[in-house]
Amino acid sequence: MASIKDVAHHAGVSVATVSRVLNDHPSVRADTRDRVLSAVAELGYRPNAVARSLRTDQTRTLGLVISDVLNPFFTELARSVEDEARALGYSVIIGNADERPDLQDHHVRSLMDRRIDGLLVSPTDGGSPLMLDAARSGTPMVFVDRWIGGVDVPVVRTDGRGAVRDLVAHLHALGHRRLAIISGPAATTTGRERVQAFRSALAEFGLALPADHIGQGDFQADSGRRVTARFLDLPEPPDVIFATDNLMVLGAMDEIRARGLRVPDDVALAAFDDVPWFVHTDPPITAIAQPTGELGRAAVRALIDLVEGRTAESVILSARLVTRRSCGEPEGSKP
Amino acid sequence: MASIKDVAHHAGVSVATVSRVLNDHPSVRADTRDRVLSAVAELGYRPNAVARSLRTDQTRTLGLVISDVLNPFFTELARSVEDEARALGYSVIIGNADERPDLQDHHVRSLMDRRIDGLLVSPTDGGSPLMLDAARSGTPMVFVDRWIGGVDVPVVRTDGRGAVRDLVAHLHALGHRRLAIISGPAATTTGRERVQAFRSALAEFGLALPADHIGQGDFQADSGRRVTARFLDLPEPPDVIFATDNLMVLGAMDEIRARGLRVPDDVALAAFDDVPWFVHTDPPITAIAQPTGELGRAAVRALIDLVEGRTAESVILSARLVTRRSCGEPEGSKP
DNA sequence: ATCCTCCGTGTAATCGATTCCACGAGGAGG
DNA sequence: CCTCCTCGTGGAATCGATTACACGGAGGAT
Repeated sequence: MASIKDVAHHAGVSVATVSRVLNDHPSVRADTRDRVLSAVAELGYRPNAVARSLRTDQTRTLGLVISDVLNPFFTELARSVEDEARALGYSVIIGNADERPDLQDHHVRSLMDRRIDGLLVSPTDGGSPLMLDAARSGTPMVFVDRWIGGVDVPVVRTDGRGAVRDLVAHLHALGHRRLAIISGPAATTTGRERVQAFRSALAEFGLALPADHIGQGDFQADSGRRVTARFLDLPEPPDVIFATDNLMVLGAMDEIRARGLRVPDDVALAAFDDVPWFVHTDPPITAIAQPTGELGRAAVRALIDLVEGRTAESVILSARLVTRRSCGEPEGSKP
Repeated sequence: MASIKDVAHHAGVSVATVSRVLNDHPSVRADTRDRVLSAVAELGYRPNAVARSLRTDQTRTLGLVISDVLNPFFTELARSVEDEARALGYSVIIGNADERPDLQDHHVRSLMDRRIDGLLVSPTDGGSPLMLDAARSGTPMVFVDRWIGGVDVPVVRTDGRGAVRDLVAHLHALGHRRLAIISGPAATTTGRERVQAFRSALAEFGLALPADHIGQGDFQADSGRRVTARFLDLPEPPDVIFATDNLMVLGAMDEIRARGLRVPDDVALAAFDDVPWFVHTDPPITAIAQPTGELGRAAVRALIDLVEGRTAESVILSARLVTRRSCGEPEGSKP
């Protein structure tokens, strides 16, 4: 692979001059520039990003650590992050933590070893020492979707309270009174927050959220199934199950079906996070949709602000309810 | 951020010695090693991967260029690739081409600029000059799932012919005779290959595949809908539509529904690629499942063989039919 | 004509690691 | 006691870029 020296030699100039034309520094004579450029073309030269990064101490690369690549919410997020970053001249390296704190740490470490310019994280847990260190050590960092308290890191996230309230209103209007929730891990902010929003919305309608109507899941389909089984075994099972992510609702659906029960006739179902194929399930699933693309783009902009020495603010977007047939009522929007 | 010099100074040794203990070179006295190690711990030192890569001319990083991150098949592939690579001590950088040749080139270029050790590609098109150059210039490279002809690059892929034949047999047994297919872009090998497999399976059953029963899609849901619309407008519409990927089948389903038709009673549906939520659609979709995880892992192993100077063989795995209810018949396997 | 300025370019230091080579100390062998 | 080898370590070159500084020549001002 040709290096800058080869180009310099080929063009009969010094490496400094080559570097100057490559970074279009003004003080290069036009004909010199042309000679260099044609040498570049002839040799198919491409600057070595590794060497350049070492020298300039910047990689023009962002790290993104997400909790689960298989979750469509995160892949949509990753996609929008990459799009926006590319538009702004940055690359992104994705690390998939698979909801495992140890893997999350592995990726954070490996990204920092690579000297990425900034880190976008959707933390799996409450914050490992490593993550806290990274945050405090001045690495530009922004949290997306989930976050960790006690550190001064901007957060770009969705406030689901309004939409959760709309959901509860919708369910209440449909006559449902015994509502249950499958929460995420207590260590995640979104896990706690969604339960809280649900509880206060219920309170608004004079409904309680008894302890046995809160099931602890882990954002994976299997846990949705397990929690649902427990709900259905209750002497008086709930008539609605609200899963706080798009994977757990699938597990819930499985379990309900496996028992020969029907959605929504026997148990209604709703989920946090809307994904394209909720339209195609039987029945289509009512969900709370986050503005995922905007979330990713805003996070990238905030992070790049930090990277380039500006300041960044937290951003809070809001979610909205998408009504389908999994909670009953034929009048709902088209499938 | 502490550098090797700081560590050396702190431990009272030279940088050469620090480097030796870090790469556990044998000739370092035990107490020296301890002193260095504690300096490392005390400073929280981590070697700069950029500098190391520049010197050693290897990044221990693999590039993966996939056609579409939003397609669950590719995200599962990406996940298994990352898992296997990590297990073997490599990182992976994913580039999403979004089925766009220009974006694909962008990523290939950017990955090569970063001097990744090897490239895993699932080509979007027939092979841009850049891709061909890369392949020929000696960059270790392996194709996954799709490939490009005319270059000497190992291919790790699935042979779907057996499964397609099983599918056709299944459909034939169910009494279907007018079968249609939604193909992928002609530029992709999987696009062409799947149509071919379908046609020869049909021939085996004495069935023809008329030109108006082959629709050209682009592996995106919308194209599935458009092609299906054309099929249904035919004077004698097909009674089965086989979509060659998991996104287009959704589009097909939408269009069928929008016309008030039912699956499988009016039109049966099947797809190439099985994804977790095919179980949850209405009705569950019969699909041809690729051993996606094994595909990714085999590809990584082949690539690393190349990277580390060994030779690599192409790998062909086989797909299998997963029967559900979208083609009719209640006797089918459990959902 | 002389001096100063500015322009275009080259030389060399630098980033943070790895690694070849040299060197001094100490032990073994004669 | 001298020589030679081995062991542990340090010095310095190197990877491929960027960039501060120096320098020669041309042109303008006086």
